[in-house]
Amino acid sequence: MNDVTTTGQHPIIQNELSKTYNPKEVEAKWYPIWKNGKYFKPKKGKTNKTYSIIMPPPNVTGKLHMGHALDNTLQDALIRFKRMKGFETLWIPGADHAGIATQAVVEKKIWDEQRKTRHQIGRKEFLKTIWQWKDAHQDFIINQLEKLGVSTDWDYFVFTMDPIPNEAVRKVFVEWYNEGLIFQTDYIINWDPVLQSAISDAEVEHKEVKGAFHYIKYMIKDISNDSNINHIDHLIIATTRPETLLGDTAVAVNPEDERFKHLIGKKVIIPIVNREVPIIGDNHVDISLGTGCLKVTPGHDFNDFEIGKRHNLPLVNILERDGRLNNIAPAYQGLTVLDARAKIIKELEDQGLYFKKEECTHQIGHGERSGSIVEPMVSKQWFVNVKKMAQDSVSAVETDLMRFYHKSWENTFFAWLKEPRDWCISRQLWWGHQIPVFYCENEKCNHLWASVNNLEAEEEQGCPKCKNKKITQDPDVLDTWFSSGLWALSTLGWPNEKAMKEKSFAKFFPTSTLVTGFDIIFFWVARMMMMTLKNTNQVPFHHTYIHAIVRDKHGRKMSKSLGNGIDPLDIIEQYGTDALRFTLAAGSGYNRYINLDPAQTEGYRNFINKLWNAFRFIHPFIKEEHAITLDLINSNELIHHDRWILSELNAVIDTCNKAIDEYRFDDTSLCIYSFVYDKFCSWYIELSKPILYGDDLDQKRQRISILKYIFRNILSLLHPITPFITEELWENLKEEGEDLLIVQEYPEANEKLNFTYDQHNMNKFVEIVTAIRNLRQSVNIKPKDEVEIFLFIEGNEFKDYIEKSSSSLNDLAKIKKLHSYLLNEKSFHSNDGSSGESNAKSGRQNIPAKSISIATSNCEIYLPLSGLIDVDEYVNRLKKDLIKTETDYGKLQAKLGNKNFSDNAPIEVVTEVKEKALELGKKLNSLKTMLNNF
RNA sequence: AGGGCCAUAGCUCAGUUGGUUAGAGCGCUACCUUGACAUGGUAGAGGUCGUAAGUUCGAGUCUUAUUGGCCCUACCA
Repeated sequence: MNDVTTTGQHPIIQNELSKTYNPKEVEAKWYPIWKNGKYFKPKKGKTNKTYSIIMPPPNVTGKLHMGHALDNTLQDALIRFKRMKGFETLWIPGADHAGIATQAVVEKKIWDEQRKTRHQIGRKEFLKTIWQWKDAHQDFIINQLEKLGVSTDWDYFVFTMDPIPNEAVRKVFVEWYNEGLIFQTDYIINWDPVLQSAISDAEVEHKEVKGAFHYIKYMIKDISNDSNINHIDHLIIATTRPETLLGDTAVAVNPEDERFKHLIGKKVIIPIVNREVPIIGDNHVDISLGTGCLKVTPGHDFNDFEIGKRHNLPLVNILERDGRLNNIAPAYQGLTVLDARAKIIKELEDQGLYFKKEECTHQIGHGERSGSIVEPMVSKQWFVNVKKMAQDSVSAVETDLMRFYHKSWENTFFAWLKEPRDWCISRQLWWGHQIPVFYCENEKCNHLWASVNNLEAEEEQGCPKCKNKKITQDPDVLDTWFSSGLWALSTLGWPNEKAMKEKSFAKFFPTSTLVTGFDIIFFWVARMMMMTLKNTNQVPFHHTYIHAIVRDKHGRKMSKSLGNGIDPLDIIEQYGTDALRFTLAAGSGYNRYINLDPAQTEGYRNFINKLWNAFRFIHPFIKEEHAITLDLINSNELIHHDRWILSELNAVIDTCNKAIDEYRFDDTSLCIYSFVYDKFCSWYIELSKPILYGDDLDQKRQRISILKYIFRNILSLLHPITPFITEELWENLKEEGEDLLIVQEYPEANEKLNFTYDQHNMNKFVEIVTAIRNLRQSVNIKPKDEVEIFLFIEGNEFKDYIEKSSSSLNDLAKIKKLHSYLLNEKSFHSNDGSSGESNAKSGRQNIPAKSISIATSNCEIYLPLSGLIDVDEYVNRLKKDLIKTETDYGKLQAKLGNKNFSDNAPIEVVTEVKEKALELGKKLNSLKTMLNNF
């Protein structure tokens, strides 16, 4: 014990901590310590259970955007939480080759630098360039992820075109090909003329576009020879795409249509190309729509393709791969679709075959990536029949083998899978997994087969049928989602047994949780589900947490064209990673969107700073005095404030544990937030000051111990969300020999630490302090000026409590002299609270003559006034409070008076309402008394 | 056209199976530099829950209709 403390004077403590928290230094410091210290690697924990997540692999050449920041913050929070809970955790990072996107970027780069297309450069050289580009950029995205603090095991890093995923892709393709699930067929697909590739249905966006119906005359052949009752010699057909008439191979009418059914079997002459095509009857034609006649272009329309199949119509292709017209009609060759359309209309007008035009708006498919109008075209493509896999995926979710959070997302999942279509998996790109199908070049053989081997090996072996050595491989590559669909397997080494063993496949598969956005439920979640179930009969993961999509603060999509994108790295630069992570976590529950406003992050940065300063406050005391070990549950030393804060902490611990397990990151974050601000800083620290600055050393040591205990718990609770500052502060609070916070145990609630009596009293105490402050402000008493206060307290027990707390009360409400009296309960039941008799009983004869007052549900408070003060504002407040209380009281009384209510409502509810009504009744009486006194 | 979602304070959102006086953050107003913190403190103003009807003792919560917004699927020749 030193002299300075015993005199009650606080020694001047050298304060080495800055007044505001500096995230940059701290963040830069901790990531390497965790990473190099192997803290991210799986380690057996106390539960003996595992917890694993596969990271949705970002595009290898991409840049971290807000979606990544959100996705990875939440995954990291889960991983850190489970790690602290004693699970053996594994978070697998990776990167995606992102076929179309990456190829497009590199193609553009080559064009900008060399004015060469990929075809001019050649496939081999082009791929070499992309690989170089990939190698140069991979670290970029990894570094950005590290800035976020992701605790992934980097040794597990996988790129989608690494050997193991390649092996998985080939194995699956070959197996499914041999099973007949993968097949090649002529099919009408969405052709993106800019990408010059087929794209899947899901990659097509329908947008409303202005267009026109063009009504065109198709002359009927040899009509004169017919005894035609209606004397029809032509059909008028409406179309939005006149240029496709070059590819017409029939005209269809509904077989029930009285106007036209007699014409079925006759022929019409297509204008311009003068081709004769049949008139056919097909139910697809809607009698009431358009003119009731439909031109059939099986090569360039999805419905017409189906009609063509039904009627065995020939296919005529009119387009080149670049979307320009081919040589079907030499006069139009090389024209764009739009130019050809204009020219055809002109020509039809000249020939008198153009009937009329009608403006309209209609939906046109656009390529999601290129933005260009998609042309339906027929070509040979590879497909997967997913029917069975889709059904199995649906039942896996229906039987809860995999559960969506929130459950309503399963509707989206089902919407796709309950009516599955064949999945077009070939893409006319170069960057990706080349389709492992080989063709024998011997014209007499023409055999094709699938093999897991590469071209060189196949050439060596020769064609399996004719042994010819001249072999080519299918030039197309697989849809990126084909390899992504195998991600849950290939990241853990599947199907290579050696790799599976090294990566502990058996231990970590199936994975625990998938965290992703709703926009890829079909693209990715469904495909992983289908492909994993098919290959292993197991689900890829047990939970899918669908997080929100980040928007700007007005709810608009972040986009380049709007220029409203928020760069996570800018936010980190400005406010720190922890503040960004807290913002994202606090905005993540089961919501669809997060409308991100940097002002919010600023608010959470302030919270982080608050934590820092709370620490700055308690730290010197902890350094000065050794904390003592306390038996929290059995200690007689605890005072009511300690029991109160311990109970509150306990409640927060309970909420946090439950909320994270249910992916309610918002609840978790906000309950710690309010605990730190509204309980710990505003009250417990304030209440502790007199003790810490006082000279009762035992009391002081005890208080320091509890402050430390609470603060350590706060750090643990916050660590999954704000890892950096918590680790930094832990460094200063941990005991000798304790490891880093990242591997400490997450707090667990303890029922024995719930002291409801103390919570109850503390709440009332807070109510009284607030009421006195309110009174003071209503008459503009300066914060520093101390006042005299008269309290009339309900019940001896509570009166004792308040009297014991009087020094705290005086301190917090700046009271120089406190008078307390018992408020006789009987007076509450008197209708006239102001009667002399009740006043005597309730001690009200002691009410200061000239005073203002306020009531809480358990206490009447009087503040005597000296001098002339305008009390209007105060009286108004009192009246307002009275009106509000009367209204509420009236409502409760009406409810209680309603026999139906007391008969039907649960007893707890009735009791609660009764208690509340009683409290309000007391307050009402007090308010009336006070107003009468004026 | 079919299906789904949403509508709560100026803004962004919570609000569990219907049950006390509908909450939070930001913003706003007034006062205050007090020895953790002005990235602070204290107090306060502000919603009757899009609209209408219904079920119920009781509706922000359930039903129906309606208005407005969003999304998805299909597609209009």
